[in-house]
Amino acid sequence: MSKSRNLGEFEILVMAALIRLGDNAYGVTIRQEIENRAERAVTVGALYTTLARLEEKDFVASRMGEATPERGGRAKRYFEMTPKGRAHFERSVSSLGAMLKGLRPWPKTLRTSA
Amino acid sequence: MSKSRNLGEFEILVMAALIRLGDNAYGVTIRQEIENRAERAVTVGALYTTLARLEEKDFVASRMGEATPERGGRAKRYFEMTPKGRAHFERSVSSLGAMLKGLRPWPKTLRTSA
DNA sequence: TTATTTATTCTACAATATAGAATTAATACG
DNA sequence: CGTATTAATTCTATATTGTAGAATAAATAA
Repeated sequence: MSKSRNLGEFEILVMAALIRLGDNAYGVTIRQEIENRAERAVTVGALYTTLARLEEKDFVASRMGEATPERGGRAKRYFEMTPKGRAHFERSVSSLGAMLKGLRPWPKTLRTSA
Repeated sequence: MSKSRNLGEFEILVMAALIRLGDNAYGVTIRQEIENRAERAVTVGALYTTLARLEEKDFVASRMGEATPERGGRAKRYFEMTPKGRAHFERSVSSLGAMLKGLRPWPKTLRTSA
């Protein structure tokens, strides 16, 4: 049992993707979500390694998808955040938000909402 | 010359502190700014190590402060972001912002502005 | 049983994060 | 001058996170 630390930058992106994807979050969709939204390259190794570590820390949980996906290919492993994971996620995001709040000049894409 | 990667989570907090502090950014004030705003512990070693790495990457620049600080103690080393550092900072923050934008439920402290 | 498709797992190495003791440098004062 | 006090930085070591891409696995189709 390792000491609980803050989430890393990539871990935050992955956790955010889990929330966005809901019950459709598995390796391929998580990767697409981050590449498309964050406009940032994500290698498969980086993603699965990070997901495995988050699961070890009990920040996410996974379940294997149903068989017979109608078109070949290995079964999907779906991921979701645990309550513990969400608590850490919100703490990390709060810290970032507090430090970034009100900074100008600022890229428009950063503003989270009205 | 190492390959340019994304900023780490702590690096982002430090860079944000630099912007917030303007020309009064040095070790002690940077540390206070992060501890107070982000509500997150920061050890001196962690901070200076990170600042040194950011400087190696030419993301920040430093200069020694004037002598005679009127009340003893070693000279301060002031830090500021370089244009290169700012570009990387904005890219990292954009990625985070894009992934976090619109997520609910959300801690109130995250909303950056109106 | 072989090919095709889809997805995950494995292995290794690089960079960032973290801690706190040690050190340095300036002023104050007998 | 020499020593104490104060303020700040530097040093050293280890743990965790980030990154890559080849290898493997598992399902369907022919």
